[in-house]
Amino acid sequence: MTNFADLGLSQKVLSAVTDAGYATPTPIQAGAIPPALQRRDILGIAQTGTGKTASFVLPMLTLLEKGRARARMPRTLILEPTRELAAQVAENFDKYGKNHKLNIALLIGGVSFDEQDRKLERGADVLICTPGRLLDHFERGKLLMTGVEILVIDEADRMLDMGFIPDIERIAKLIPFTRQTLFFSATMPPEIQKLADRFLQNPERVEVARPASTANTVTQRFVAAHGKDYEKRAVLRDLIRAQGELKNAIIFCNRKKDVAELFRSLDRHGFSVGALHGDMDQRSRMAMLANFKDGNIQLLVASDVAARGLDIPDVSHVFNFDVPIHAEDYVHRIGRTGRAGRSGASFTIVTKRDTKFSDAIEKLIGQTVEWLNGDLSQLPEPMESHDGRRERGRDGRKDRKKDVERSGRARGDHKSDAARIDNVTEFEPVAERAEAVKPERSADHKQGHASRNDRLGRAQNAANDDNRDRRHRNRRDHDDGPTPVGFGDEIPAFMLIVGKA
DNA sequence: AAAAAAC
Repeated sequence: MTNFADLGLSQKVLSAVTDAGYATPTPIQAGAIPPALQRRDILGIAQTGTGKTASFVLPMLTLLEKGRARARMPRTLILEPTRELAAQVAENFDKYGKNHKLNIALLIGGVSFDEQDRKLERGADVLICTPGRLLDHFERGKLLMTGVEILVIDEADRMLDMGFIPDIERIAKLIPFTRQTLFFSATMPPEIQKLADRFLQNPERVEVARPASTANTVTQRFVAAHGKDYEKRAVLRDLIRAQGELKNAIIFCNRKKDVAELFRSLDRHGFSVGALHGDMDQRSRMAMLANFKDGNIQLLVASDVAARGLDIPDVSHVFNFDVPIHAEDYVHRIGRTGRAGRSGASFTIVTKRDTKFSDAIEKLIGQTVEWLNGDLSQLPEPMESHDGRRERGRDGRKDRKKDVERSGRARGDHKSDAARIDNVTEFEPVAERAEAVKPERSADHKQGHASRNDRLGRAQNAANDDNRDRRHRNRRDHDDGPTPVGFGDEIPAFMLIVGKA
């Protein structure tokens, strides 16, 4: 079996890899690192969880040891589809580049420009970007791409799904033809192949088996439920409580508004829960992810922003509150558990409306999924209205205000319930928990908080606003209560990357 | 039936 020491990596890189506790490269690493070090183009077919990130980070670090960055002329460029993935790659550079003195800049949306501008001005060895923010900087004349030696396009199939390809093409045109290109995709549909043909020159093709057959380590079950949301929520609560050892779980919803709604419901029911979706401000997103990784919250309700690529080791359970519309997303979602050979469990709540999609899932994964307590045809009729009404009283929208008061969450903080509940971005529960971990608050700390706010900018949720009805908007306009509490002393790792000089 | 990403 190959060893990291045989791949041609530099001593600095090898020692960081050893310190991180790795001795044997994964197949994608063993396959991609040697040709990458010889400046070959790479076509990598692999998804996260296969060690893909290190397969480009390690050779890049080695190659970057020669030469030095010039102002506004980055030497390498990595494109990622989501902000969280970009931040995750930046963390990898910190981990494996600890013996290097490289300037790494994370250029993502949702946070302030100042720090990013400063890093570009100083000269960055590595730029890790989401396409929109990179182009924004470019248009403002903050950088030149003519000095880029290595271009990494990660998660190309997802970039395609998300409509980023025109941006990617534009960016690629700004980079010299003599560059080295490392191109990664989990799947290779014809469009991606065409793209690869255009971007790559005589690439080394490295393909590793998709862990799409997660079936080996992940127990999958369908759970029949009636279609009303409150009924599904009751089924979900029963499921969660029925799990003997539930270390932590990601609960996926199809829509952002359902993420917010389910989060509120679970929170009211006393679960340790957070939420993650793309309309939340970036601070909350990062804090939420950090809190979940650190085990400060047990359940994470999420949209498909969390379905792919996010490396959260050791998730014990995945629940699909909604059946994903695209069967591929199912594979990605349940792939969040059962990682690195560990066992995991996944439960998908299926209603009559969803059978089309659950059938498609079985077809894609090539196996039938067992039903937990009988399939839809065995589902008992709902006990007509009085049962439903009782549920609604506890869980539905009607008695929301009473509910909030009863659960002791009305703390006289001048915020209207509606404003607080609807603005998922404020997340007081997490702030509370962060404080519970580190209760002490000093004047110094308050100052630190203000400057972090400054640096990262305030929540800007245009899309959220569009979706919100007027009633909520009006309510929110009066909402000038106290500034939401920050992270306590729990500064998410991602923020430290953004902020580090 | 959605989500993601620039301001």
